[in-house]
Amino acid sequence: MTRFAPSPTGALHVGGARTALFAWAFARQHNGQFILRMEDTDQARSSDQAAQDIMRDLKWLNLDWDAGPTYQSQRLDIYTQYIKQLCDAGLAYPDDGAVRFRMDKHIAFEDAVFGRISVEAIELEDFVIQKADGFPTFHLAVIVDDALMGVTHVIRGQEHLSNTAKHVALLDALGLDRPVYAHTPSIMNPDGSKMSKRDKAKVARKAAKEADSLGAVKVDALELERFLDKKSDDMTTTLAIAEALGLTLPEIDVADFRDSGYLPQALLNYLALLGWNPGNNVERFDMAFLVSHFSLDRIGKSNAKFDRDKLFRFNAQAVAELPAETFEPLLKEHLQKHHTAFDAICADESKFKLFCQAYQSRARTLDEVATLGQFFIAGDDELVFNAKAVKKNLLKNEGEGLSLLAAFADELEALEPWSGEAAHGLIHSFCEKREMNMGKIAGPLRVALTGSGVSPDMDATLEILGKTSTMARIRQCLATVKVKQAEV
RNA sequence: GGUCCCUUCGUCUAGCCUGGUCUAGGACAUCAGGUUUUCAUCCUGAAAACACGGGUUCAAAUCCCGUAGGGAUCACCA
Repeated sequence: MTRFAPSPTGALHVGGARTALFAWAFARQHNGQFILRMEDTDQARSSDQAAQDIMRDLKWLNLDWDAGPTYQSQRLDIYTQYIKQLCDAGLAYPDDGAVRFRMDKHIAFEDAVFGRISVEAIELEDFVIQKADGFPTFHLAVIVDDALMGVTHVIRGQEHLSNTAKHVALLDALGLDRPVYAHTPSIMNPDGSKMSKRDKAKVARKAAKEADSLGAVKVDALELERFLDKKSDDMTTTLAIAEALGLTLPEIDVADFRDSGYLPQALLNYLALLGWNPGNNVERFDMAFLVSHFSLDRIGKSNAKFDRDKLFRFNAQAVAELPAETFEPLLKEHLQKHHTAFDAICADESKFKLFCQAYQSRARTLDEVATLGQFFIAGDDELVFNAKAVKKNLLKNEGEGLSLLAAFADELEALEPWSGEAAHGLIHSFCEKREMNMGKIAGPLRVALTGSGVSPDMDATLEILGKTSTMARIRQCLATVKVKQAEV
């Protein structure tokens, strides 16, 4: 029996997700139960919205729980009983409305990851187990719940390693069994700082301070000032600044990765590998593999830096491995949610199919498709021709590319019916006649249609773009570049 | 600062427990080449690490001690 016990004070971030993943995998491996518990004993900071969001994200990751969610705020009477028991036994005492537990023993415990940990009693002061508002503290609630719910293995973040001495002392005082503890190392930023939701605020603050004007930021001036003075890391302010300045915030929360077009299986695979590995050089695996191979003693002891490049790679491969019939609806959903400018392409079934084929191996995330495919949805007269690409593909060798493009345009104009296949045939024969390779015409064409030297395969590009747009762009290009050529 | 913990390529790590098979393996990133109508994919190859100093031993990445660096915690937050 394992559990994931987040405090619903914010979104589920990757560190929490990894903890949940390990606890989930361990339970599944042993045919045990994985339970979800909301540790909402902080009345001021907990919110139902956060609890809902955490569950939504766990579901997205396919980390299904067998019991819960239970809310600690609804179990107050239970904690009160145990607190009373400790007081009656003289092991705890009132202090200014709160209740403190006496820490007077040397504590040692075994951690499944870190080994034997021992702490001298003098290092720990008597600590609060019940706050003045009547709520138990985390320390009391967590051990009571774990014991009562039958949790056998507590898998949680390393920041709790030092707290564990307190937990063990409480457990012993109440005569409750100790679970097996396994603490996972932290996930850090590349610069070594701890990866946290505050990183978003940091980025926003830095950008805001460098910005010329903050007039566009729709936030109360006083709050904005507090934010800039580092007196607040408010998320609403962070988001408002990001929006006003067109800022891209670092992905920290599971939801951020979803919105950026990462696949849950890739994120999970990467997260699992951050601090754990099967020991046989296998890195790409699915959750079935993790469930069968997972073990606590293969969790590393040192903190790990979150490597976005590697995650990118994992995600790119996960995207590429998707069957087309899975990728298509997934991409469509993402574009419809985040990039409505692609609605027209999404609506045309056959074009969208080609579009998907074109980008499945090219985009590392679903979101990148929108960036890479931007030229498809640009207005025919809005293309900006990249000077370098124009020079290389059109102007070089006394405008060879330009003349070829003009000649090819005439043949293309006559192409009927319009299709990628037909266009491919045309390109082929056009090149054969001139005894040249296909790059000679594909290059100039590419510049005319995209403004740059990069596009998916020419035939797919032509079909998705359609005859009208294609011809309009070629004409536009010929006209624009000829002017430029005359100037030179 | 006290206490607890950690330290292998730039990064994630295998190896460490049970010293020799480690001229330290894999992955991401980087660089070079190949395939390709561009890009991406794909394929091949290269460069790249045992934090430092002592000790134990015939032999140390592996065991012991110390130093340095990093992290966590020391809340009526979890």
